[in-house]
Amino acid sequence: MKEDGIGLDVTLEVVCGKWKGLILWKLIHENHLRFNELRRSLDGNISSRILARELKKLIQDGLIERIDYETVPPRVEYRVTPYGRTTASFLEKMNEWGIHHKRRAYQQESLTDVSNQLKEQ
Amino acid sequence: MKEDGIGLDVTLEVVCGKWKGLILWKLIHENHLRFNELRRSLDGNISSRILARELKKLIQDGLIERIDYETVPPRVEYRVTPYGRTTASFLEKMNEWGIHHKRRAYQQESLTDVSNQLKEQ
DNA sequence: ACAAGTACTTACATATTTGTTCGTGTTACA
DNA sequence: TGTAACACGAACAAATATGTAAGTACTTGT
Repeated sequence: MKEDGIGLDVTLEVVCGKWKGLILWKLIHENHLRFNELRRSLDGNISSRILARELKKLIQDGLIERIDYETVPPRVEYRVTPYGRTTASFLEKMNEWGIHHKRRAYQQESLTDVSNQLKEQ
Repeated sequence: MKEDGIGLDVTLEVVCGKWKGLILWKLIHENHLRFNELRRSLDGNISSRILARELKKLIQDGLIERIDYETVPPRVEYRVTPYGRTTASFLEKMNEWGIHHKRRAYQQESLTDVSNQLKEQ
């Protein structure tokens, strides 16, 4: 009971930011993707520079791996490692919660819209 | 199968950053804390400015609430809302994973330490 | 009388993250 | 012949996150 927060901080480091969690999620669900495939599949269009950097971090943490077919023109694939796949344990839960939260936020919004309309009269 | 990433992004927004997840975690496990109590209980000593701002965001999302006793000197308590408590579903998993990841990272480190020592000879 | 604590806020400074643009050498396709 | 795709990397700019120092008006304890 006294030392209960010791794990959360590193998980936040690994998965946080605007993209890393989403990249991981994509790769878990698609198995293997090429650089630009991955890029296009992420909403909001991540820039190539950012994607390259985030991929490096994930590789360093051992969550994904880079497979270079050494052809010309280049062909490189990214896929989750078995270890990386263990992150699904919390990513799934985060995704579920997010869906509920979105729904909830939407309802709140409609409520305040109504009350604002009432005020304006 | 086609629309599978729709929840994760908002969860990342809500919980990400260096502190919000940890604050939530603390309040879930301690029930209620005063401003400076909470501040001191977070490792690395968060500044009061940052803490105040993060608390506001969490309140806006409906995850925690602020109880002002309106005394002088001031006494204010923060606690999770029932809704905020639902985040425990993924926070617990994230914490577990983090603990494993720390242990793993430590082992990797010892391995590279050894190989570096071998190289240096 | 004086220091310390309460829950912050304001002004300012720095650090980190994220983005934009341009470029590489080669090949496939129109 | 020209264009697009490939997987990035470098230089630079903007946005966001985080931190530091000081101050508020009041009370409690020494």
